[in-house]
Amino acid sequence: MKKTPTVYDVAADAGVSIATVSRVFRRPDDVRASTRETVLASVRALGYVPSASARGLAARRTGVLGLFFPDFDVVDEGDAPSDDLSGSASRVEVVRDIPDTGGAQRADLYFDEVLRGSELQAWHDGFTLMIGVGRGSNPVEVVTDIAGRVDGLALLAGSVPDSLLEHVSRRIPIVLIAGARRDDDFDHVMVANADGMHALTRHVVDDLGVRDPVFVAGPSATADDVERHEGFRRALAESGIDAEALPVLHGDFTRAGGRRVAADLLETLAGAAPPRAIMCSNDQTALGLMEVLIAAGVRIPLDTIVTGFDGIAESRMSSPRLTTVQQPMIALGRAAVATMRSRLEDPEQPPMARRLPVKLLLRESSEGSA
Amino acid sequence: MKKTPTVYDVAADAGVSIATVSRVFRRPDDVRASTRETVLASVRALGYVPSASARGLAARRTGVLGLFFPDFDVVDEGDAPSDDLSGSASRVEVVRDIPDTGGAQRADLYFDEVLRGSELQAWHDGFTLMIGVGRGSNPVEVVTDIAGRVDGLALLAGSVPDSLLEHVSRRIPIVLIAGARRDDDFDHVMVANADGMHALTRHVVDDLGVRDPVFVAGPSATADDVERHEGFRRALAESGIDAEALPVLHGDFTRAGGRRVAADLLETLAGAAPPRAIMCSNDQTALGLMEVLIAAGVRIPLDTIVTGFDGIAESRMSSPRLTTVQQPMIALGRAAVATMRSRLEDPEQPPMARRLPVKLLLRESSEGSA
DNA sequence: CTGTTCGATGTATGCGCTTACAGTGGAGCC
DNA sequence: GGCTCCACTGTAAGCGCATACATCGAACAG
Repeated sequence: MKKTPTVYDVAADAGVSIATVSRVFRRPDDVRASTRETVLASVRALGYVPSASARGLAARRTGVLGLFFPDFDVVDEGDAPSDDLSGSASRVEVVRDIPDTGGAQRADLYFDEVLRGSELQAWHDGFTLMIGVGRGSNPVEVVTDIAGRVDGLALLAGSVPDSLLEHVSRRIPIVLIAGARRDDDFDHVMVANADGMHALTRHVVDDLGVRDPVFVAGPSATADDVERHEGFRRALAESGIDAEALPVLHGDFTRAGGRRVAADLLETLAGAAPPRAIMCSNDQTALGLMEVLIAAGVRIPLDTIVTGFDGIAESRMSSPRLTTVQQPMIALGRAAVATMRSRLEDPEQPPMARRLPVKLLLRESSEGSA
Repeated sequence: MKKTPTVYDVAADAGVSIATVSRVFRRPDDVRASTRETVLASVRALGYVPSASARGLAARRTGVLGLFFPDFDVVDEGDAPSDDLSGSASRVEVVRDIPDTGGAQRADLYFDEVLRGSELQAWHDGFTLMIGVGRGSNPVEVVTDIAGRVDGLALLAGSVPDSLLEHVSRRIPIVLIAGARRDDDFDHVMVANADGMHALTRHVVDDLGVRDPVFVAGPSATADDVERHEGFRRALAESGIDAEALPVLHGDFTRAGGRRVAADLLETLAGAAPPRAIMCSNDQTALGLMEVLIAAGVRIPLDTIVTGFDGIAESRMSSPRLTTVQQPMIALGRAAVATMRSRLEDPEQPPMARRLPVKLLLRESSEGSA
């Protein structure tokens, strides 16, 4: 590995100017076919690979889009960093593996899906994707680092302080994922939280005839929760029910939180009949809650109907399977990238806010399986 | 968004030279504390974010490592690319979702894990990771593109033509994942395929007393399959069994391939008793095979023992759960990144080949559940 | 008080590429 | 034959930053 070849080397080898070498890659049609072949031959002979740094600097765009997610499962899995690169260990450990009780270890299915959508769209639009995961404490470094490398950045709303957003937005366009549109100038992509919960509530009230569903809220600070709760209230109002008179429980969007809510509820009931329906602000909460209720002998949906929101994979694998509102996560990723592309093409257009439709999935936790 | 600020702007604003601004970021200790504060104040005021392109060009290193995987699930999920960014669609579709028969949609759990390990290690070593997925046809463009952006690149062995490897290796160090060490000069990280299959085979032969296990091979071109088969043969030889006399079936590492193998086998048997043990070269094959055998009334492990190799998540969720050899996928990712780091630190050291130990997971597909 | 040393900062150069702009020569035309 | 036009190629000027080297003072030893 002597010296990595550059345009100059290729130009010299092919007997042309560096401009021509550059054109062969950037605008092949502007170069005569025979010249192009000569240059490409030199490229192959020398093993030339264009430097993205130099190109990015000269062209003022990198062709990379960034995606930032806060970290969730930072668990290091007890797998120590590889520092020693010592030789081969060929001892085979034998383990009698017993069935575990399950429990999703990866809470980030949501991001996996969004990422997948982003990637598909990035490929479609000719971009490369750079993903950053908020490591532990301070997202500032990570985000700034990425911001210096990309042409545009999409982040989960609320994952970084506004000041940081303002800062990096001086350099590149920012797209916020899944946050409510506030009075900022950023572009947004989000889902129809309120409409989804509204439709689900209507189903529970009108079709299933429950006139006093209990709502389990999430962290009150999140836009997602606020919007869902609003959809819930709106649906009740339409049916002439006073939502304010109904009890509201408080989870935190985690499965553990759902368990806690259920435990508290059971304690409060002290043996009385449980509510006819419990509508949770997200799936994790609903799943944790179901776990505890079922363990306590509550029959779902016979005694109590339970619903969630998100449509994560686990919601399909519980028993009974969870009725929920499915977010279009892949579409969310696609929309985020498409929005960035659009913004890059026309930086002057007014802030965009795109809201994606959701889908109501009726399953056994809210009705008979047939 | 007027003009993105540069070092010059910051330098002017802070009343220092651009060298000082640069030092504030690169070598803060070389700058007097008071000067540093002045500069940082200007940085905040202007919203300055260093350009990675310029830095990469000047410093001749980008701080990014690349990871390339061939594509597996290119399925577009019927989810069309977002071209229109039109307004909000708030109609909620309602779907009566019936339980599906499952079937893993994502065959790339393997890569997810390796990716996770790579990311952990990259973070540990202060690198950013750029992942590339071989889209459809030609990996050449993707790989060259990435190669121009990173300081080092790790790829799944066999995923791209050797000529491409030679080409890009003129620019950056290459690490091959999971391929057999050939007579090349690349660095390698891999797992103890042969040892793992050897241990598993010994278990089947010695502990379970099966003296005529059937081997289901994978694509013959892959090093993984070759090594596993070799481990199988070695174990038999040690027990004085003539491996050559035993039948070998041929899968292709996919679940569908496993189903096909099973169907063919059942047809061949024409009602006769199935083999006492079927040892597959990977999990997907074993899972597909089990599906078909079970559907045909074969009791596993009572009539036939089935084993796999890889330890993918699905192997833990089948019934019966699959006895298999677990690859240290996270560790593989870590090792790949650690190897690149090491190579970058000392480009002159001889090629490295690191082989990671595997773990034998005994589960119900090879024995009673108690 | 002068020569030395060293920490802090400025000066100047170049990293490898893109891209306006300026040739350059041949074909087509009057 | 001279002129225009066009397709192609070369010239040259940065892009924003890192860094070797020069410079400048002040602290310090003699």
